[in-house]
Amino acid sequence: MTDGRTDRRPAKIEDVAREAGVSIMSVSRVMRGVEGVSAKRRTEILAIAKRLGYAPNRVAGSLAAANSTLIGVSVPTLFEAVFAEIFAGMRDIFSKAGFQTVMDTTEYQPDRERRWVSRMVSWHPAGIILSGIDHTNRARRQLVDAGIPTLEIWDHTDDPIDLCVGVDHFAAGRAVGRHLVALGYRRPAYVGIECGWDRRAEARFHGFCEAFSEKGVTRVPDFRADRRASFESGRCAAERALGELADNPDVLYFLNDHMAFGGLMACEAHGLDVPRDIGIAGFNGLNINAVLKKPLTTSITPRTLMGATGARMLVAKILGAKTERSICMPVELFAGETTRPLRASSGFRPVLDAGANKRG
Amino acid sequence: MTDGRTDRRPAKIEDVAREAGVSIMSVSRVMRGVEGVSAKRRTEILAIAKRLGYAPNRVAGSLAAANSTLIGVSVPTLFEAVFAEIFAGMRDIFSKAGFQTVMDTTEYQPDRERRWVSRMVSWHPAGIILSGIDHTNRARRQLVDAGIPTLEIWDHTDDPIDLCVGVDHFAAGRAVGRHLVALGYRRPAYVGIECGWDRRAEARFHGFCEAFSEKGVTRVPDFRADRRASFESGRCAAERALGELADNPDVLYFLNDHMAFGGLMACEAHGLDVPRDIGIAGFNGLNINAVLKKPLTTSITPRTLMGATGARMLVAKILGAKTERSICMPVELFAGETTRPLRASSGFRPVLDAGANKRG
DNA sequence: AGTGATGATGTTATCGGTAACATAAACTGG
DNA sequence: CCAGTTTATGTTACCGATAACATCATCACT
Repeated sequence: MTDGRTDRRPAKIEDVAREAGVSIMSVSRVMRGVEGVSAKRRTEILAIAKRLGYAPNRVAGSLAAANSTLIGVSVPTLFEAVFAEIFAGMRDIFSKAGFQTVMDTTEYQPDRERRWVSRMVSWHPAGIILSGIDHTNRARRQLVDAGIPTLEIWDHTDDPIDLCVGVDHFAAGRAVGRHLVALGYRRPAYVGIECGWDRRAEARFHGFCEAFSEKGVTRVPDFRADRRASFESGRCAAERALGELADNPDVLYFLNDHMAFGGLMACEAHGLDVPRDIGIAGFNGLNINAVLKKPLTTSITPRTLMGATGARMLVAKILGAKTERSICMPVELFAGETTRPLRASSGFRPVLDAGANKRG
Repeated sequence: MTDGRTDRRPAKIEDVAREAGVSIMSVSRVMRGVEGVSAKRRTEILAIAKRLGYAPNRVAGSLAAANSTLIGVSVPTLFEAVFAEIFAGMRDIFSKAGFQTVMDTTEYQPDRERRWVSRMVSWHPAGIILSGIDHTNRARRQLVDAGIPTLEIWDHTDDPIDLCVGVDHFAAGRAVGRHLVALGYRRPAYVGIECGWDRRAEARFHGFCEAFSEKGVTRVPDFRADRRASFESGRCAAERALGELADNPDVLYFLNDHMAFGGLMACEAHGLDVPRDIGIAGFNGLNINAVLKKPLTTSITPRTLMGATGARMLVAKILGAKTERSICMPVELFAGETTRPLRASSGFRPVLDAGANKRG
């Protein structure tokens, strides 16, 4: 590379301007694709910029223009495919709109989220995305004060910090509960992770309980293993559920499909036939379902669509366009083969669109 | 909040300095935790900063100090748990060292990676992480020119752009092949995704073939479905493998454990008993193995450790400390129950540490 | 040719900090 | 008690760009 420079310092706008014999403003205009430079100059400048390997310094640019193309994204974990899928949905939109995503995980710890928000805000990003609707007050206030467009995703509330798109987890859990009630189950148990780690899961559990209490089943025993929802923790907790319960449950509702699959393995290891001896239901419509002989009964959430929708809303807000403030997306109940089939006599049909029927 | 400000503009360093009756340098020092401010002043300034909700502008700070706490991370996809786990391993180290990660996915498209590098470089990040060792020349050159510490992760080479930590995929595939050879398999087939999407997987396939060619098996038929390695694509491709092959394979080597599990389901659906009628091997040591009645034969890769190690190397390099340039990590062969058990007579033991024995 | 509109180009101030140097204040020891 | 040092604080220049405004050339039209 004999480009005339002797030093290894990366080229800056001034170098390009000097080389081209123009002012730095012309270079700036060309690099940003702004009008007001003759076609001849433009090509000259572009050629020189390329030759010098000039890349505009976005840090300086952002400071001067008081704008940014950074979008901060906070997710609890990437081990749940849910968030990977939501992220995939967003990524596409953002990338097309010219934004970059700065991502980090909080491991379900509110305080970690708070500190992340703090650090993030100081980068003056164009927007911020948080998972769920439970945040520390300090994080909330900081975002509002800084005036940064904020999207809350995955959970749903009518009163978001700014924008929100998600599903109603309480209603989703209740829909599953009602479905199981309709199938005749009366001795349910819930299998999840330790309390306090996943508020959405707890909301589903409560919705689930409500459905059964409507039928007079007032207590739903719950079993918890670990902090992380995995195949393995599902198996462990399910084993405990099968061993400990005096009157055996007739159906297990799991925090998600990962745990449900682990639980399914546990049941089979116990010599139980699913769904003859016990029913199993999960959550999320994990793609493992596509290959199982007996697909899991589960709730299908629109993860990718949710990510894309949220991203569109946020971009609209950033660009000053009008957009909806809060969207509650439907959850589709999938009646798999890990719960007993519908009795022919009953007129019951699976409850679709759990989200449409809001709690409260 | 009656903090004396009437406007909604976020506080800047000048506001704090004025309010405290000191110069902005004192505030700057306090906020950065630099020495040279009396304890009394320090507490005063911190109190005022807190009251005004002052958060230093990192964009301005980075520009002035010509440093950054941003680390760019590029992964092909988040749908493979591999990258989520590598990322988790890194995240921890970076977060402790005070760096933020800017992540994006390339969908296995080199050109997308190139454009991402371009955009990223203009943020002058402290470091950059790329997945794999195959990159466009332009991306390579740009990183070298900009002098940004770069880590290549997951694949391994002795001649990295800058730093590298990964596993030897060729050797890993060969180790599996030799293991299967030792178990007496002679009619192998490979099941993966379309060529050109995952170079690491192809390297494993070639290593696998080499192992069999050592035993005179010169052709290993391969079956490919889809661009994405999923449970479902594994099932589809395996079905094709079972249906199309004139002389049926006695063992199937899958691109990863996801596909292997899908394949296992396909085999069972075909009425085949695994491992009696056919063997199955995967790659990665996915955690589904912990709950399966017959755990998959697979290769366990140290994903989290790899992420952490890579992050440490990169941090060291950024801080100017000495660090190894390239690390090849071991892959552990796991002899599961989806391949036939070892014949008692043979003195064979599973081949460990596939990575130690480098190709070429 | 004169005049206002239009488009191309340059000048100046500024974005919000930090580095390096300068200066004032406090301390130390003989 | 004063030079010599250390510690605290302030001043100035600059990081690499952009916004807003100023200037100059060009052009159409009367």
